[in-house]
Amino acid sequence: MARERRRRTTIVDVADEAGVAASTVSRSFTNPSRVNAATREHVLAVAERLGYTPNAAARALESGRTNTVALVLPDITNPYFFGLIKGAERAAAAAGQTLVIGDTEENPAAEARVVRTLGPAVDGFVICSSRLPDADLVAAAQHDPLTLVNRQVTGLDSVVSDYQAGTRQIVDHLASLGHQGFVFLGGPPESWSGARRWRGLQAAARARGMTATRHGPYQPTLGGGVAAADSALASGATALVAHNDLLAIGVLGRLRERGVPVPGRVSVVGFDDIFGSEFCAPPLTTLAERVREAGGRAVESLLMQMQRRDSQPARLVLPTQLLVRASTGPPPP
Amino acid sequence: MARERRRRTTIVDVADEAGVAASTVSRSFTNPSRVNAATREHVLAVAERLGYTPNAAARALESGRTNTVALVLPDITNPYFFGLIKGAERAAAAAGQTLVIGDTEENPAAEARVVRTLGPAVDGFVICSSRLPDADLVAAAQHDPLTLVNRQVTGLDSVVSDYQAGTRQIVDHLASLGHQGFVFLGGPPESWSGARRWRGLQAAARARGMTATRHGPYQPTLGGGVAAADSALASGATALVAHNDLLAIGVLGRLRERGVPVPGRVSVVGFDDIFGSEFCAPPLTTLAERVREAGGRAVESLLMQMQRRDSQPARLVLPTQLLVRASTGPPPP
DNA sequence: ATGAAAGCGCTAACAG
DNA sequence: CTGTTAGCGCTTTCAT
Repeated sequence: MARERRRRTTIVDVADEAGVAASTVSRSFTNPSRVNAATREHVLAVAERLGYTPNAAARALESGRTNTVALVLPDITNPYFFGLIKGAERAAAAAGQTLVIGDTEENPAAEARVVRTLGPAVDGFVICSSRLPDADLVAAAQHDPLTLVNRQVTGLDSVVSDYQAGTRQIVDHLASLGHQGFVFLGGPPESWSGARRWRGLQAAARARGMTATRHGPYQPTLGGGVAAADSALASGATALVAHNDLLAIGVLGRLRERGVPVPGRVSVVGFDDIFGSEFCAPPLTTLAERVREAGGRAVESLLMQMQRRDSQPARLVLPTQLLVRASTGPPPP
Repeated sequence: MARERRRRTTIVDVADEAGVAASTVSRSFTNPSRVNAATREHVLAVAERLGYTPNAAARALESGRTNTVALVLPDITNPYFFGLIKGAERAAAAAGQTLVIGDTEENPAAEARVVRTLGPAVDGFVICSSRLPDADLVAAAQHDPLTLVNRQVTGLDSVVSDYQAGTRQIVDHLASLGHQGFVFLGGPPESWSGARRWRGLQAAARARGMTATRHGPYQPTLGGGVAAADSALASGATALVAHNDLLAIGVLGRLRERGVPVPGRVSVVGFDDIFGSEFCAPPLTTLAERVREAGGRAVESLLMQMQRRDSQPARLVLPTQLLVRASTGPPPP
C-alpha cells in the first residue's frame, strides 16, 4: 500500500495565492502591526485554506531563534521530575515554545554531550540537578541562556528549594514528637541538593540540641532502602530522615518486611512528596517542594533572560512545605 | 554583569581553517565515503578544535530531515506514560534522533494542534492513546510518518498490548480463587484501550461462566476511586477490576477508609503496573504491559517506516503479564 | 576527490 | 504599508 506524502505548503504558495509578496505573508504572522489589517486577514484566510504551517527550521535559520528550549535532567523516569517536566512544559507551551527533554542517564559525560549537540537547536537550557562542574556550566552559559534547577552557581540563574527552612521544619516536627535525634540516610555524595539537605538538618539539629548522624551513601531508589533500613535499625535510631521519598518508601518496605512498626518503633521522613508517597504504607511524612512551580519558573526565567541579556542573574528560592502523614509519631517509650 | 555570547562556529569557519571548501566539510560529516580519508581526518580534527556542532535547523532546511521525532501523549505526568517516554527516548537517542514530547492535556483539539504545529519540525510522530478520530489520524499520516500506540487504525503502524490474552489471565486468576463474577470499573468512554479491556473481560468471563458487570465511567485517577469503590461495594461484588492502576489504587484507598478488608472482603485488580502499584496498600495485583518496550518499538517502527515508504503497515501486539500481588484472594465465604 | 554554486523556507533590511 | 533583495548554515547537484 503506497503512502504518498504531499509537499508541504510554503510561504510562497500562500503569497502567490493571496497575490502578495512572501514578506507580507511573513509579516502577517510574525509582525501583525506592520501590515494592513485587511491584507493580513486575507493572507491568514488563504494560509488557513491552504493548510500552511510555518517551517520552524527555516525560521530558526534566519532569525537565530528556534522557539525551542531544552530541559536537561538525569532521568525522565524518576518521579521526582514528573512535576518539574509538567511545569516546564506548561510554561513553554504558554510562551509558544517547544520543549525538548534531554535525559542524561545520571551521567556527566552524557550531560555534556546533550548540552553540546542540542546547543544550536535550542534557544536555551534548563538544567536540573546537574552533575557537571561549575566551570562547565559557566562555559555552557557563554553560548546559550541557561537556568539551573536544584543547583546554584555564581553568575547563573537558578531555582532551588528553601532547604534551610524545610529541614528546620522536619527537625522541629521530630523534636515536637519527642525524638532526641535522628539518622540521615544519605544519597549520592555528588548530589548538590543532598548536601544542602544534610547541612540544613545538621544545623537545625544543633539548634535543637538533637543528635544527627549520617549513614550511607545509599542508592536513592526503592532498592536502596533495604540496606538503609537495616543500617539505621542496627543503630537504634528512633527517627530516620531519608535522602528522598524513593529511598524512604524503600525503607518503609524493608521495615514492614522485618516486622518493624512504623511509626511505633521508628518514624520515617522523606523529601520531595513524589507520586506514591501519599498511598504507600504508611503514608509518608515528607517535605514537599514546589517542583511543578520550579519547572515553570525556570523556563520563565530562561525566557526572561533571553529578552534582556545583561542583567543580574535571577536566583529563586522556593518555599517548601512539610506534609505530616502517618509515618511519623512519638518515639517508643 | 554582562553575559556575552560568542557566535557559533559554522561550517565555513571550519572550511577556512582547514583550507578546504565548505562542501568538503559537509561531506566529511554526512558522507564520509566520498571524501579522502586523510582530508576527512584533518577536517574532523579542525572541527573538534573549533568546537563545531552542525546546525540542525540549517541541515533540516536543505535535506528536509530534521532528525527529530515527536511523541504525542495525553498527559506527561500520568505515570502510565513514564516507561513509554523512557523507552521512546532511548530508542530515539540510539538512532541519533531528538525526541520532543507533546502534551495534549487529554484534549483532542490540543492534540490536533500539536500534530499540526509540530509537523514541519519533525520527521514523524508517535501518538499514544490518541483522542482523535480515525480519519484525522489517517490524514495526519498523509503528511508525516506516524506510529500509533494503544490504538489501531487500518493502514497505520501501531503498537498495542495483547488485551485478549491479558484479560483472560485476569479472569482465570479470579476464577481460580473461587470468584463467581466481578465488577469492571470503567474509565473514559472514549478510551480505546478501555473498550478493549472491557470487551476482553466480557469474553473471558463468558467463557468461564462468570458474571461481568460494568460500572462507571469513572475518572481514571486516584480521586475517581471513591465513587467507584462505593458503587462496587453497594453491588455486593467480591472482585473489582479497575480500568487502570490509578483508579485501582484510589479504590484501595477508599476501601481502607471505609474499613473494608482487601482481599478479605473484595479483591481488586488493576491494569498497567504503574510506579507505586507495588508499594500501595495492599500491593496491587495488576496486568503489566511492556510500556517501555512499546515506546521503543514505536519509535523504531517509525524510523523504519521513514526508510522504506510504501510497505505494509506494521501492527505490533505486545504480550502482557499478570502480576499477582496482595490485593487479590478468595472471596468471603 | 574536491570545489563552486544554487537553493531549502523564511526573515529582515531597504526601498518605494 | 508592501515589494525587492539578500542572506541564515547547510546539503547537493554539477563541474573540474
